[in-house]
Amino acid sequence: MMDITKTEFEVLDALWHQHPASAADIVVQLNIEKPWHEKTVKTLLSRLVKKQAISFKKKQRHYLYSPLIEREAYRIRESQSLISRLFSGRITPLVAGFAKQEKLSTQDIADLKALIKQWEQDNA
Amino acid sequence: MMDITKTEFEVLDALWHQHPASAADIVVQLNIEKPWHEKTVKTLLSRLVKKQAISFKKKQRHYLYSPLIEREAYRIRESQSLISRLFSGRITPLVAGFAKQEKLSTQDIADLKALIKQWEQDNA
DNA sequence: AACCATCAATTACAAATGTAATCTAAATCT
DNA sequence: AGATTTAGATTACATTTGTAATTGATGGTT
Repeated sequence: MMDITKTEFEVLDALWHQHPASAADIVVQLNIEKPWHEKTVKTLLSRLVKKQAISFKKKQRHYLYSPLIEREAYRIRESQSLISRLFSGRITPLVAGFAKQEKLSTQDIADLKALIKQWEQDNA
Repeated sequence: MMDITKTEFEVLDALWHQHPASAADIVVQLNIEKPWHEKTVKTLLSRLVKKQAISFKKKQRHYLYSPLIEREAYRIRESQSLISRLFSGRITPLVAGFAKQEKLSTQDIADLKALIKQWEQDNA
């Protein structure tokens, strides 16, 4: 699977938020955050199509784009890649790092507990 | 802070394992995994120096390199970047993804529990 | 002292990336 | 219908990245 660059990712991410979407839709959505030229966004859309990360279908004169890579699949791929490169494949040290940085909220802790409980039920 | 590319990262990672280290040391260490030409590795070392990710001191005729970016700092930066880009800044969904993918071991669960207990003590 | 081996520095060069402008064909307006 | 606008396709071009080769300097060898 081809690499998706940082700028391409922003476009894909916009498509996850809203799809199918025309190039113009995406331009509008992205311009909330990024001052990207319309031509630039269109180039990125083309490159994503070539990389088979998104697809389009014609609607009259213009295209409607949709993601081919699902957000969840992408998340999993990227998380596992990061965790294997930086943490020898173990997730706990990552969470521990967050804890040490005071980045865990009460809500996070509650969520983690729920998650653990669920895991224990499933693996009983 | 400048971006560190994938190949540069491998060199930096080798330096985290062993430093200070000469270019030759790094070449040897990297060649366990990657069939990279010595010249290539030296280019990467130079680029990392220019990016201020590593430093060197002369020892006679050759250089001894050391990381300037610490592994822990890099881990934190990268983790937070991924979590903010992909998970709206919350770590639990990442862990939940692992759980769903059956990537959590009994050991991981035990570690997480310990971590939570520690957090609760610290935040009592 | 002259030569050779070995570093690091400099240069090379194709592919990928970021950032568009130009071209072309179809739709819309007058 | 002809002119104009507009969408996507094609082309552009500087920078970064991956992957080295060449050059120049320095220390060891004969």
